[in-house]
Amino acid sequence: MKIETRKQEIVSAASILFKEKGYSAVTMRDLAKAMGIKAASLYNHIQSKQEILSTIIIELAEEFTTGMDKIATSRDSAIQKLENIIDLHIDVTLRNADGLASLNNDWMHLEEDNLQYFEKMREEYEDSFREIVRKGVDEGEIKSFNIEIIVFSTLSTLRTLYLWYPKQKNIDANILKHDMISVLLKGVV
Amino acid sequence: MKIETRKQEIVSAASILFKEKGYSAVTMRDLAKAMGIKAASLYNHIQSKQEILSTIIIELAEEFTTGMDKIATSRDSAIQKLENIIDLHIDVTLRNADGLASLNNDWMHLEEDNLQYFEKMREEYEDSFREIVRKGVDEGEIKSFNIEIIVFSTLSTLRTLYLWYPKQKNIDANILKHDMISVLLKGVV
DNA sequence: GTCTATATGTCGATAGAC
DNA sequence: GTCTATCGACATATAGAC
Repeated sequence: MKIETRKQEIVSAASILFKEKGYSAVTMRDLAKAMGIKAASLYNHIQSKQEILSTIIIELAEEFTTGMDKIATSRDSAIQKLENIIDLHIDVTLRNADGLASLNNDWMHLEEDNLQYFEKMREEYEDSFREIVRKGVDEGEIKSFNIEIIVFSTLSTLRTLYLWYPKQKNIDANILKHDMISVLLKGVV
Repeated sequence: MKIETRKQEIVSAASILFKEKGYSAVTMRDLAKAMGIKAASLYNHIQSKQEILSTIIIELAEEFTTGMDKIATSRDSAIQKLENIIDLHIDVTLRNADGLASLNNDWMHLEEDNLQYFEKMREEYEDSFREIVRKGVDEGEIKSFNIEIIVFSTLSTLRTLYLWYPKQKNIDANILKHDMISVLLKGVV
């Protein structure tokens, strides 16, 4: 039973609307209507529409950055690290599938500092991912397919989980993790 | 050396802008500027902003529908059919990567008839894909992982090719096809 | 914390001259 | 085929009452 501040309620409602129509197509009147209040009232809790977007995206991006740092700096094998990355994406998706829509599709509407900050985090995330695969290939753990293709195909699937998982009614998180690891990794190992 | 009508030029320019910012965030003034004319002049060639979007999306969706129909009704094995689907996505991506951004991210801004038509085509496409995998599993060609996960992970990768391929400077289309088939299918076969 | 009223700007689209 | 001028609707955001 989580107690949300009014701002958190707004951000949650906005995440759902942004997922359905995208940031630009959602108006403050749409959002207010979803909250059962008038648009002007939103501004007692948030400073701007832009602040809602950056709250959603930056928080999620930092979550991925923190998670990847832990995984990348561990002494695990490359395969174990890839399994941990899959775990990370599934965990975040279970917790905030709606917000991930904005992270994936509306990041370009961030402004100035937040946009740069986001792009830096995304780049470093992909670099860490690539480095894990490269090392795995070097040490013979992973088949030497084109590294970029392995990184791309794995990441594109993990990034799209937010669209797919909510539609799967009866699938246990642990079974999902297990099957996901099988499908994504058994091809390259 | 392809000769484009003025409408085709507008649709091409719009595809690029829609890919960068999404349909809702691109204004007719943005589009006109990219064409080197004034916004009002666009309306001598197109009826509305909405018409541009539906031209982009419906054409691509019909291409996928036609391609999938040929693949699904052939006498090929399940594996051969999956390889043909990968081919189809790569071919379309090479020809119109920009338009695929709208297909993937802006379809919900289609109106009425076109929205229903699109959703019907997408549903049938996914059903055909699922049926091919199901039959492959039944006949022992494909490992019996969760069918939904196989369909989802494969399709999410193929649908994201439009983002990734243009960034790969020196990759031959045939090599891409070969590696893509390896990475996507060797895990499930 | 929510409201009404409104400021200020931009949107898609049209009319009519050249 | 492109332009200038403009319309009416709607966008984000603010001011100030309750």
